[in-house]
Amino acid sequence: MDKRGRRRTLSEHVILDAALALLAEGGADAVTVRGIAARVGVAPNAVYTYFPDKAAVVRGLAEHLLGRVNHDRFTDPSQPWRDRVRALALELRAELLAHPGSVHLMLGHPPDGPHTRAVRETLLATLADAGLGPADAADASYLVNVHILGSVAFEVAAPPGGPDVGTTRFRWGLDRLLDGLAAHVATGPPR
Amino acid sequence: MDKRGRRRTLSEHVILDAALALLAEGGADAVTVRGIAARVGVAPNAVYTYFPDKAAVVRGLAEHLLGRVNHDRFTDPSQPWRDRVRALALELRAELLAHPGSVHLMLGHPPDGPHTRAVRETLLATLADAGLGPADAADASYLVNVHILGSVAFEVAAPPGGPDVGTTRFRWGLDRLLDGLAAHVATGPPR
DNA sequence: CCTCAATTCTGTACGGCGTACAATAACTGT
DNA sequence: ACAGTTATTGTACGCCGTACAGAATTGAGG
Repeated sequence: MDKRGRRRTLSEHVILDAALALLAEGGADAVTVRGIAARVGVAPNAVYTYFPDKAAVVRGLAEHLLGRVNHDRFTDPSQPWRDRVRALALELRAELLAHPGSVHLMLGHPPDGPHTRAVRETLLATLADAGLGPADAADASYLVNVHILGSVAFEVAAPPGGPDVGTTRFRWGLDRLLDGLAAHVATGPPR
Repeated sequence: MDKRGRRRTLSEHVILDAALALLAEGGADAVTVRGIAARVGVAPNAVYTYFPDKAAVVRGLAEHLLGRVNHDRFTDPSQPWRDRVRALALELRAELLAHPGSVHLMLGHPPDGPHTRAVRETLLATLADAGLGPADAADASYLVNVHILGSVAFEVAAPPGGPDVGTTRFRWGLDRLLDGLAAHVATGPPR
């Protein structure tokens, strides 16, 4: 393996870290190739050594965020499936909400890296534990994801009045949704 | 009222029409002030006579789209509330889906014009008919809106495999959700 | 009719964006 | 010492939103 060539001053990691910092400071619009480069003290196009284009950076950023949730906490089968889904949904929401603008990034460029898939599979497995068949579990997982991303998108776009009314609404909707899923399990697959 | 000044070659309406055409042709990224101006044969900054900035144009565009749904069709009290909510949700989804990119516009700049409010109030009234109290109806309306916008956003970002699997998933999720709402009505407000 | 104020649109310009292309600099194995 | 390899830079292009000043065109009042 050749180790020739100029010494690296950059890496995927520091680029994503800079992008994350910009996201935290100035929202989605602040995540810019030139901004990232400036923050790490490098020429703008140096970024293109590590990512083919900006969309790839953004996808990597979304992956980076998703990597922060510890899904092992939600796979404990001794806990009721409802509690596990609720906990996972709340955690994901919190993570997204902690970085305003990340939702638009994820909605604009849906990530599909290992972390993304891991989260999806955790959710899928939990719903299977609930008694849903594979097809229903897939639909249910989609439904929960839609609720999480949709809620956060709504919330950052138009922050509701009170301080925690966003959380309240999220929980309320999630509970109705889980009620519907539970009823579906009890009834069995549509006849 | 003074009617002096150069004759108008522009209007809010033709600007929004041009924006809509661009949205249909090239997605959200194609909606650009310069593109609109070029399409109507005018200098880019002429647009700023009618809108203070691009965000206002985009908000107007979202309003324009929402104005296309005829909510009177969904207020017929002889129909079951579930059917009415379903029909409204499907109609809104279809309208958004017909203009790829409109979701990101609405998610980025939430509109709040008369049409937007009208839709929201129709939905609210229908949910009140279902037997939900004012607070619950508001939460439920929020929930349904989240499901519609979230679903469409997901769908345009990552088109599912089959041709109508998007519609199927949307309906499936909506039905679980309505099940949950119906159960909440039967149970009564949380004790 | 003629002037003038009002209004719309144009000309021009600035700074910022993503990114393509060629040149350079810094390293390593021979 | 040299050649090969690679990360980074320099420069440039075409796009974007939009600010500012001025030209064009009109209706109203004398």
